[in-house]
Amino acid sequence: MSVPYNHRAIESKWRKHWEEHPVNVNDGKKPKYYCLDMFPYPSGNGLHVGHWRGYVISDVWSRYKMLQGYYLIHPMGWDAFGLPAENYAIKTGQHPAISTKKNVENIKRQINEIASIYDWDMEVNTTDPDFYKWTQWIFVKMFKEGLAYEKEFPINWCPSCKTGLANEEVVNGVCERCGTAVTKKNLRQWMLRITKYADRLLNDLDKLDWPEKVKKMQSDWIGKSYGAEVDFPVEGREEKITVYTTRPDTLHGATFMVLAPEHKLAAKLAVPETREAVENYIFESSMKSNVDRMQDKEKTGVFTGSYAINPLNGAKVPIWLSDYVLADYGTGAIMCVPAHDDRDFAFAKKFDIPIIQVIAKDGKEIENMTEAYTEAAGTMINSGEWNGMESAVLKKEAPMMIEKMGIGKKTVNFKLRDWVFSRQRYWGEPIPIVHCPKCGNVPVPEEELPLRLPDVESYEPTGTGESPLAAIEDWVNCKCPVCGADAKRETNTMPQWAGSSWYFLRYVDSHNDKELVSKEKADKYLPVDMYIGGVEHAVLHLLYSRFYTKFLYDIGVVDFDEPFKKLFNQGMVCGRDKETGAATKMSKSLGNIVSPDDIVRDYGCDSLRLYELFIGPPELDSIWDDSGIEGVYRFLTRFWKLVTENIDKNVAATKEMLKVRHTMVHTITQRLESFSLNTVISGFMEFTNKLLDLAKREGGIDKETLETAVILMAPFAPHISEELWEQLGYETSVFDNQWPEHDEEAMKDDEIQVPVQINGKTKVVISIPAEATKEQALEAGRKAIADRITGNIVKEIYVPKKIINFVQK
RNA sequence: GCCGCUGUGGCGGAAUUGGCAGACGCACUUGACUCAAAAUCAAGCGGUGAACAACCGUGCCGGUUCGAGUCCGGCCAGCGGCACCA
Repeated sequence: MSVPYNHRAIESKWRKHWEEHPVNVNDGKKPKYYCLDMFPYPSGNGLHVGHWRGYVISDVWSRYKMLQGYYLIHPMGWDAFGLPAENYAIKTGQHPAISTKKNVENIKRQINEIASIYDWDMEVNTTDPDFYKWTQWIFVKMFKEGLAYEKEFPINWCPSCKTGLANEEVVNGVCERCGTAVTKKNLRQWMLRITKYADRLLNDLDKLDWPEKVKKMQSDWIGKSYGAEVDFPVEGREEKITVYTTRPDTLHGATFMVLAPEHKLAAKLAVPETREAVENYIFESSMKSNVDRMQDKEKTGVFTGSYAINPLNGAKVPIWLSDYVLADYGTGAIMCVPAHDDRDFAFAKKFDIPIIQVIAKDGKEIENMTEAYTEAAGTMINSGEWNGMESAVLKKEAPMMIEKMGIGKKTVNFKLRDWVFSRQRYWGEPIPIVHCPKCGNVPVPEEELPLRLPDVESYEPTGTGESPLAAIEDWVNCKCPVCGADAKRETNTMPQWAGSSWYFLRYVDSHNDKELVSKEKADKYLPVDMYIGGVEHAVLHLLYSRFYTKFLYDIGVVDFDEPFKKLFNQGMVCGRDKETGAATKMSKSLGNIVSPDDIVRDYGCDSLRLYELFIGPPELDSIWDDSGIEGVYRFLTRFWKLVTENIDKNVAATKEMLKVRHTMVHTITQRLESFSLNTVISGFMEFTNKLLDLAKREGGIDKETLETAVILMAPFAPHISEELWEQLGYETSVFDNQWPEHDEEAMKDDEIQVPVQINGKTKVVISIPAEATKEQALEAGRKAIADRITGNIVKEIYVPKKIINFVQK
């Protein structure tokens, strides 16, 4: 009698064994495969079953690649700068480095329990000076290339985190991290010129094997649009106002013009009668937060008293100010065509401005317009020499025509803004810049990097726009690296995204103190083949990383310009709300966190791994349900029995066993390749049941079929597979095998099951020879349903190996 | 408001190019084993029905087809992204 499945003994045995005998070895000959997880923030709460999902998926994929003969690069590290550690420091007075170190140890222990084959020699930590030396180095390079620059302007400011934020960090007008409404604050900022890469960031999306959803989010975020800039002279003044429009075809319909309140001409356009109203409006707008601006559905505005001249037809149009026009997009001024734009229509209605239709809808002019006609479809009307043209054609040609007429030019615009890169907080990389009264901004010389983050007495953010570093006088005061004069250090720090924008490059050469990554290792091991993580970084980390990689490509550090060839977003694991039953994000405050530790103890890591996959499609969110784990545990027990009880039976493979074996290889491989990991597990369950059944009938299962099943199982449940492999009589690791291949011939059946239908409804399922001709199949079908035919057969259909259908009248 | 995704039993979810809807698992019911329970094994498990007959059934309405969860048109609901980007 065989021994029962004892997950605890088996798992601790093999975990120890693998530590001493690593299964992933680089013999220098194998091709590489780089499978990367988004590295975690080492939170004090540790990991819950939701984090595990991504790690299990990547581990399974990694082990599969290993079995396919690749040398696997599968590293892990820590994105350890950031607010939680700093907030914890503020509360307890403990240095963030200390709490971070403790958290890293705990999470590392948890990660080791899923038996992940991370290569800990490659480990990186963004807060390690040997790492952030290179984060700073990249910044210095960007500065030298003119990509990092200083600017003072009203930025997004989180009053709770007391720091400035990038556009990407503002979600629905609130801080991405803490949910506080974001306000505007005029601050001197370091910026990264990501907009210079807008076109490449957009175009190169085509090369990526990424989920369409993420690509779309990025391309929407970059927001490229084609149109024209048109110059409107101001009546009675020297100045002209340039507007940006994507609808130059509607130029004849422009009945007014709106400037953002921040536009440089806004105040100047006021006349004595309007001066007070205009100044009030500009002041009120400046006080509004993002949220206020967004929530005001009702349009507001003020007439300046000035008029502009439509350069195309000489029409005199009033110039208004309104905060629905954004100062930092296009030119900060628009021409308004109320007949063909929803916002302009609403504004015109409210302030009683004329509406001129210039595109005929369904061939005619609309009387008493109640809404704007925004499509570029129809014939031009009321448009002088453009009358009769097709709007769709004109929309494309107008920019060139306008350029020829000398009243404007063809142009493109992007929604993407430059990246606000400085933070007024302590726990981040110091920006390596010295402000010299004579030389201006001077980068810290590369050989002096890293510029270490000094210890500070108070971590508390000041809220004044200054970083806590500004209080450390002997750090702030320094000599200019160029002229030696007394100078001051930049005291802002970098955002958390700085380290994560390039960390994946460092893993493959993490101990190199001469270069960010050696040319040799970069060529050999980069870029990342498969990147696995949550979708929440679609326009943050993933966009920033692409930008950094392109920059490093441009300065010759790496010779590829996209970091992640393939991307997979795993869904969240949610808890269930006890009252409503609805899926809710696992969080400490809701008290619905499921810790993997208890489950590993009671059912084992292999069971948890399988359950994480079995719970649902990996790309979708799923709800954690404790009772389901029993099912996979029972399955593993059956699988254990199947192998252990049949090892010594010495049965020869029957045709049926061969068929199951090869179908199993085929099915599992195909489902794994298409990332349908939940159905891989259900497939294993089915094949195991089939084999158990077969073993009962035939008195055993041939050894090669058992071995094949164990190898297939290895990426999913490594411990039990390794143990069974040993029991099968091998001294080598199960991971020393090659992934099995299937044989089409062996999968073929002599007889096949075919449903027979009448009028598309299945009446009976019959068995016919696989090679039956159409006539033979139909004949068999006719016989099978003869007694159910009540009318005339008007049509007979046989789709080979699929279906027989008789159409009866 | 615009864009995208998703709607299948009590629950999680299966279903190549249109071809037996509900695989696999959870929960539940019954039986075997047991003094009893647990574990295990066997059977059942969308609805109406006595039925292994028949009919109905993949969010709703309509269409294409011999045949629709799958394709097309029109809605509804939920989730996600963007949010005055001219």
